[in-house]
Amino acid sequence: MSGSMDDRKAAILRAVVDEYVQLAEPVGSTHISRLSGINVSSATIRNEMNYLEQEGYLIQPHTSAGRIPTDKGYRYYVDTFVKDANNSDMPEIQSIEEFFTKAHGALAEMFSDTSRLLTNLTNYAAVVTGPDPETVRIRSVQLVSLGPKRILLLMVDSKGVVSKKSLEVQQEIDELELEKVSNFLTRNLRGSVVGSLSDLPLVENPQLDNLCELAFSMLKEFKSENSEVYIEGASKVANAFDAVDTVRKVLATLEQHFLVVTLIRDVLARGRNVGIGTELGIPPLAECSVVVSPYIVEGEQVGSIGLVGPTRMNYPKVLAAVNLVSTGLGKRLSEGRG
Amino acid sequence: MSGSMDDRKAAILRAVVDEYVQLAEPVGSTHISRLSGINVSSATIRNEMNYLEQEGYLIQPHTSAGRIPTDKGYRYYVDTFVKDANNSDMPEIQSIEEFFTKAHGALAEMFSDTSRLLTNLTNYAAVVTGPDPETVRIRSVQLVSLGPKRILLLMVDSKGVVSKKSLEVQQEIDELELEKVSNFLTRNLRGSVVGSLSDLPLVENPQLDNLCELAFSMLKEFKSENSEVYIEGASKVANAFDAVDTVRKVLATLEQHFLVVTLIRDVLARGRNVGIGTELGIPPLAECSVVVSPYIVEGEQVGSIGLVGPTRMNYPKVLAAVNLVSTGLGKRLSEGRG
DNA sequence: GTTAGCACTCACTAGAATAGAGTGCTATAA
DNA sequence: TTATAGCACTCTATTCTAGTGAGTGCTAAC
Repeated sequence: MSGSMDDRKAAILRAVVDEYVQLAEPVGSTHISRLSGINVSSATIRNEMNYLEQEGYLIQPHTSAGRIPTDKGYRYYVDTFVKDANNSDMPEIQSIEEFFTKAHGALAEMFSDTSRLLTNLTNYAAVVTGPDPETVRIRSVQLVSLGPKRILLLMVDSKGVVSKKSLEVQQEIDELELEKVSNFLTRNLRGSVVGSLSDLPLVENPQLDNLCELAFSMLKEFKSENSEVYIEGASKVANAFDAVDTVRKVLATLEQHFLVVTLIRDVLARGRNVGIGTELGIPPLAECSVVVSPYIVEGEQVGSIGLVGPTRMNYPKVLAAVNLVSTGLGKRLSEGRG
Repeated sequence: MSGSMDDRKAAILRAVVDEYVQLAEPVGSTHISRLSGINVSSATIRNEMNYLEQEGYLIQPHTSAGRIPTDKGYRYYVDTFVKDANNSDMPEIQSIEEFFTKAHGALAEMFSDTSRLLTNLTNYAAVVTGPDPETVRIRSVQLVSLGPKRILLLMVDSKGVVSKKSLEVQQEIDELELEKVSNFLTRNLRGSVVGSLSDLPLVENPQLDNLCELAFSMLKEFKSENSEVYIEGASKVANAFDAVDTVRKVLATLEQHFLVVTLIRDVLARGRNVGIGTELGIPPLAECSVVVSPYIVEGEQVGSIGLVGPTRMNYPKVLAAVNLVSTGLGKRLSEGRG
């Protein structure tokens, strides 16, 4: 029981994680000793496991059971053994590339299809977040009449995402005037970052002041609304856990899209690609891990994709999948055949 | 054991359903006999239950257990006792009305908020389908430049829903030309039903033929895409069943939005508001019932709302909730303060 | 037609015995 | 000093056996 983590201890920890992920049962010392690559007796492994348990990397469900990894154990495993994603862990690499060469359609479909791709690859719930409003610029503003005093405000941004909001005005406004205001707003706001609209540009026609101002204040609201999320494969959490109670908690959490977005941002903000169990700071997700990766379009980070599964997941494979899909999506959107 | 369904048998069937819905356990003859309203001995009830079982309205999980309703039993119950929804079954009626007076925002939000309202009222999964493309008319068509050869096609329909699709063209087209085509298409197609676009209107400028034709064919595709679905509260099916396997099947089905829309349409097409278990014709939903109601805007049916829960649900309450929410939504959209 | 009485069925529960996996410790071997 | 074989010990999971009780169907009496 030497006093620090050495290569052999790490190898044993790694083996425990690998076996537990595969078998879903506590793994014992004899099981490990029979694996190729580790050539010491089960007794020796027991000693090392004892250390690993004392240090909090492993835990025993009960006295006479094998060990399972703790969150700390998974963390060590991920940091040490899957630091750089390896595409050989993802045999479906061709089908991923094929997906992105064939993909077409509007951006929203693109995102939800990507989310579906990821959930199919991994069998866990997948998340794709749309463009972050902080990085998005206005491309066009349109006002469309919906009725006598109702107007629909449309904004198309630099990523091709359309935001809309309908609004009501005091007095009737004819199509021609709407067109004028549309053109005016488009001309003046084109290129502005949605997230940081502050000063109203000069108005040319005082008669349309009100409408212009109204539309402008509405545009500012898009800032907060704009973070779209595409979650697919939520049903798969029912496969990942056998406690129906856990399933319920996780599903309920996934339905709170805002929470999920925040979660993903937090993981990335900590400079990580993986968040494990209690690290996430969300009690209902204590048994879940999250794997995330931003995707980059034309050099700038636009959004991110993520995956939510049980802590007991195949990290090498999932990390490879998430990385492949995020770079695929980034490239695809950069080409922009959309 | 008289040979046909009489009032007493029906009353017993009703009691069995009511009690089973509440207790989630097979109900026995003694239990029923102790209920107020039925003043016969348990032996008599046993005789009647025997008949009800022979006729397929009830079933015994095993020999020495009470009875639970079959799908046929629920069907009789619904047709006979909850034919007309009664608002007294839905005490939250005020909060529903309040919701619709306060509701605001874009149509998409309106639908998803409505879906969330319904799921909160009933604790089951709620579905709201957007306007049916068959009844929707074009209000405006816009082409917006997204890049040198990429164009975004926007269509606003009579319900204020925006459909979009990006497309690629052979040669660069400047903003002025786009505006021309936009105006041309809007002028000529305004009022057309999206679901039945067939003949391309006359083109004024042969130079823009291609773009016009392309845009027109894209518009036709909106027909099939256009049925938006808003499903909320899917996580609640994890509460409704305790077999994790059932949860999995139901969730996976709910994720196939197309299937859900078809399901709702089918129930309505049969002239019903309720579809029960195997009636639905979808094996994974064999233990589910669906309660639906169309909502009507300015006199015409626009879409429908629905609810998916276990066959063992409180039909009076759920029917009341669905009806209240659908009329509320219809009224709200008719006022159209959107 | 209704009901009391009764024998019967069968899921569910508790308790006891058993088997087996896995551990920690100790003494020995390298 | 380090690794290993051996062994006693612990504790879950399984299997078995009653035993309990809810609920039924049937029959005979009202």
